Amino acid sequence: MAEITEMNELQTLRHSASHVLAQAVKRLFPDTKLAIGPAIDTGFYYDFDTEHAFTPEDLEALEKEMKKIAKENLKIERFELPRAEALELMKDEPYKLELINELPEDAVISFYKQGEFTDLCAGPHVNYTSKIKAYKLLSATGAYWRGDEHNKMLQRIYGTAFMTKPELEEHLAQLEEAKKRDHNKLGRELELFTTVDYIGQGLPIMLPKGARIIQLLQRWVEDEEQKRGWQLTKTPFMAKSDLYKISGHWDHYKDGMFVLGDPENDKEVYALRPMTCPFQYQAFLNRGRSYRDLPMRLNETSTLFRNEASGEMHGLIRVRQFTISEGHLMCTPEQLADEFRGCVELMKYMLTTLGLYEDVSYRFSQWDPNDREKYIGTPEQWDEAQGVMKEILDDLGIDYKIGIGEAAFYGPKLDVQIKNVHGKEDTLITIQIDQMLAEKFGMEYVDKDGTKKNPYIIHRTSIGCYERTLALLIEKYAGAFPLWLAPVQIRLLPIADRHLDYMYEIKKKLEASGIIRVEVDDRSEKLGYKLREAQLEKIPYMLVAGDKDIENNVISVRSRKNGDMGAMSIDDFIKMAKEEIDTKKL
RNA sequence: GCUGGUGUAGCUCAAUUGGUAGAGCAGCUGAUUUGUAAUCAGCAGGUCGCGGGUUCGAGUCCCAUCACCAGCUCCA
Repeated sequence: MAEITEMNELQTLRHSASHVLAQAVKRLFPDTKLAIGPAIDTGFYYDFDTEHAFTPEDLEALEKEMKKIAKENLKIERFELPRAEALELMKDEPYKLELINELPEDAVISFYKQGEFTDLCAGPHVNYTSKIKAYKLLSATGAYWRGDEHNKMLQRIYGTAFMTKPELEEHLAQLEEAKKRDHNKLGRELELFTTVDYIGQGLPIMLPKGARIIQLLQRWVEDEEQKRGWQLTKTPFMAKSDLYKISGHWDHYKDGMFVLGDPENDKEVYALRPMTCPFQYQAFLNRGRSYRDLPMRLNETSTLFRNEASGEMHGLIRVRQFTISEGHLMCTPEQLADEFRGCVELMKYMLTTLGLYEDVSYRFSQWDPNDREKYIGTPEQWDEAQGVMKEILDDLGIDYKIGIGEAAFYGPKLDVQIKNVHGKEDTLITIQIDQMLAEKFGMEYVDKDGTKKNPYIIHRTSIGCYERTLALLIEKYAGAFPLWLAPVQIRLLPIADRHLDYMYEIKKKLEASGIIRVEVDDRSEKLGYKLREAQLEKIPYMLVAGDKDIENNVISVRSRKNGDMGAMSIDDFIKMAKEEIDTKKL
């Protein structure tokens, strides 16, 4: 209870801080019209309509003005007005008028007033502006009125506020720390990937170390899927528009596709694939199917192309070409629940092994019945698919939140969500139920009773797309990957040149044992044994050898995790390391 | 796509009011042989994101464009 009260107090304080910000904006930029200014998880924001775009200098000036308002110690008072008077009071604030007009007939219309500033607001608020003392304005950016891109873009100012200054300082320090883990910076520094301006947006180059990690993940995923009864397919990266017309992509997803050719004039137009579904279905359609063929589990390490809008790309998290562990599972209605559970278990196993499972949350993504344009199928079909999925999710005891309008155009999804270092949430993994595309593609099986039926299809990924998963792994481990994934597992450091030969021998022994991502530092004497911190921190093991070690036929082991582990024989080290690799220890 | 910001050596950053690009680290060469963040000396490294324009003269001003970053919208 105490925690909840504390949270509410903080939310109240932040909400009040947004009002103080709005008051400061009104003082310095009187022509500004007010939109809304709520508290959020990490602070608060306020949206303003003004021709003036706020600069970093403006933010400083506004902070000063906020300080002044706090000093004035204005009393924050609530009052209520009948609708007509409320509209009169807000007659110069078009956004507030819009909000008032949308309130239900019997709604109480309340305002909060502090000094010369009054805002339409349900509250609650702190009682005096002097309570707002630990705050910081963080950024100014654009945001659409009511989050709709068809509306006017307003100027949003983000800030944060805390009860005390030390708490604020700590939060700001955390933000700085988070930036150091940012995969987009760290991944480039560690030479995992890079981008090139003349290749284009959202088309990263995986450098040897990054490619290595993805290769390791991919081999692991494909093997694990095979163990669980999935069969690998390899299907084309592109197809004629005919295919996408059957699947519905041409009507519902064309803006997101790279189309090769001119649909107006060319006889035949191709498009790069944005999803694998319609390709992989052809494996099912290859011949007639009976219930004996089901469940049919098809997986593919599938490279996809999506023509994302230019402002959407972000490091490895949002790209235009990516490779996903994609799969489609055809089954009977009776098999659906068990097969869905199998997909969930595979996903859980993957994320648990990677250490990411503790960071994810579930979203049950449903269609938006008010936005029929976006979806194929009838309301009855959607009700059925979502009903089936809900039953399965509840039966599995999955704790989800519902996302209206987040479904795929052909069916509902269980999305596994994760936040990046900036707190922004993305879908890492998705498992979907689809009963519409089977019909569109004429996918049928002969059941026991001799009748033809459409199978249920589960679309799923097991580890997500490799680029995005790598991004989250970089941030999770701050670039210090577990031994089994580390692009450089072991670095060998001779004390002096005369110890180099010994090191190359050690390297051969390691390689013979299957530990192959090993580097000999043949310049350690030039570096004066002083290696960059980045190397020391990111590489799981450093093996050092000098005269004494060679004499005793041992190596001195320094572990990233356990520090100095003393001297041991190379065989003992190999045994220890292999155990760590084989168990995929985190 | 929209709002704002940023592009100078591999990295971090300099360059007066427009006057022809500089430092540290990294790299290379040599010396040093030292148990883990900084040994010494020397060398090399840049069409100042790309393209126009203004000007006697542009890294500095203007236009356009590409990329990167934060946010909005969209999405795996």
